[in-house]
Amino acid sequence: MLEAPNRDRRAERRSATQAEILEAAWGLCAANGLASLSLRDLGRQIGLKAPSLYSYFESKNAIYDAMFAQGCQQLLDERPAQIPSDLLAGIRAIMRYFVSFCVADPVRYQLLFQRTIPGFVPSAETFAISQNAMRLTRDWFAEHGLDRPEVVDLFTAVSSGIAAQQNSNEPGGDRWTQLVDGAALMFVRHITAGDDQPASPGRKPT
Amino acid sequence: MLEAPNRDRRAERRSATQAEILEAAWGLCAANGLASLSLRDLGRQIGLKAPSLYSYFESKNAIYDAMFAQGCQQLLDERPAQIPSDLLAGIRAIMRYFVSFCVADPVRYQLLFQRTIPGFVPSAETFAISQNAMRLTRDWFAEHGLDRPEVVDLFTAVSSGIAAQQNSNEPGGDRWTQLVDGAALMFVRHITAGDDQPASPGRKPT
DNA sequence: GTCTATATTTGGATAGAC
DNA sequence: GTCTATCCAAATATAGAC
Repeated sequence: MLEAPNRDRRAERRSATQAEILEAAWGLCAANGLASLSLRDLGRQIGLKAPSLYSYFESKNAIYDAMFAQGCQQLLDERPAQIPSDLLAGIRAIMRYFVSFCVADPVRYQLLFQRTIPGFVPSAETFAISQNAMRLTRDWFAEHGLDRPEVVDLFTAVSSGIAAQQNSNEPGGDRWTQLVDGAALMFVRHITAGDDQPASPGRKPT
Repeated sequence: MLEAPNRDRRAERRSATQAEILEAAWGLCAANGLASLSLRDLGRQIGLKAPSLYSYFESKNAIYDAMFAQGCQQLLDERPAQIPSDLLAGIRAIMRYFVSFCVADPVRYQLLFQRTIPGFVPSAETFAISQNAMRLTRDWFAEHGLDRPEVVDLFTAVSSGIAAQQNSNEPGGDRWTQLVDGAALMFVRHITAGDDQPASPGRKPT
């Protein structure tokens, strides 16, 4: 009588290999650029021939898609457990986290936020994960009475602007990341100030 | 006796063709993505075979380089003739110009500011042009007593952040670009405020 | 200057043996 | 599941005729 296995060792091994492929892919992209990933190189890294990769991913774009999903999941999983409820402290914590996440891995930043790969579009399932991450930020803002979308949009612009400048002009450095606390202060002052106060000369009385 | 031509018609024609090539290249990149430019396609656009392009540019990267130089030159040439000397109005004018420049052509933005093309690095001559553009901004800031580099860095982060978000998430739209005036106000208030005023709890008395 | 022909490399992807 | 062998397409770039 055949023993029914209580664990599916085959499935375990399979997903372990998938994870290994993705890890090697991140490494190659970090070394050669996101767009230069090739299946030949990727297979060689882990001791497989290129065609064997098709047992684990149905195409090269499926690999990018899995990487995208992994990146989004990391953004969700590694976020601070507690965000201070004080507005300034909270904004600063969120901005610090987001910027450090982005500069920790420029290739991941490029894949997730710059959308620069020729034919790649994230699948619907993957995109849903990224939407989850965005919603958490939006929810935190809403809980603090900041439900106007422009406020969140300005926040993401400032945060990703710092990260983008850092990654483009001085990857690995801190010339821009050190500006985070000041930027958070600037942002909080702005959104708590009497709106459109001195909108300057040339303002239309519309 | 041979007439010496007072104009070099040959050189004129040559640079006209070079310009035509570059214009076609911008068009193809806009259509298919910056990284997907191919010499076959490019030649076909203007009625040449691919090898003929080598009479005008010595390599594909030389074409990217010329495009890069063109983009930088446009940033210089199309800048507003007069920047208001009032701080807020001036900052707003510069930010408006920069953001509108970036979103007017996402591919140009990608080439100039994101550095995402696999093997491409701008040549020294081309890079010098881009440095000129940056210096004008730095000079304007300095003339207004803002010589601390962090101030300029924060400005470029905010400006390019708005542009980047617009181009990545809603190319052609105005969801982020409409935030420019508010962002300029935010920035000016920040740099004119008593520095590090309420740097919040957790501040070290160093 | 432009062409044809070609070298050379590389890529993603599939078929079929084992 | 992995391999070899191969397909097919595309790329940059060069050589040499015209």
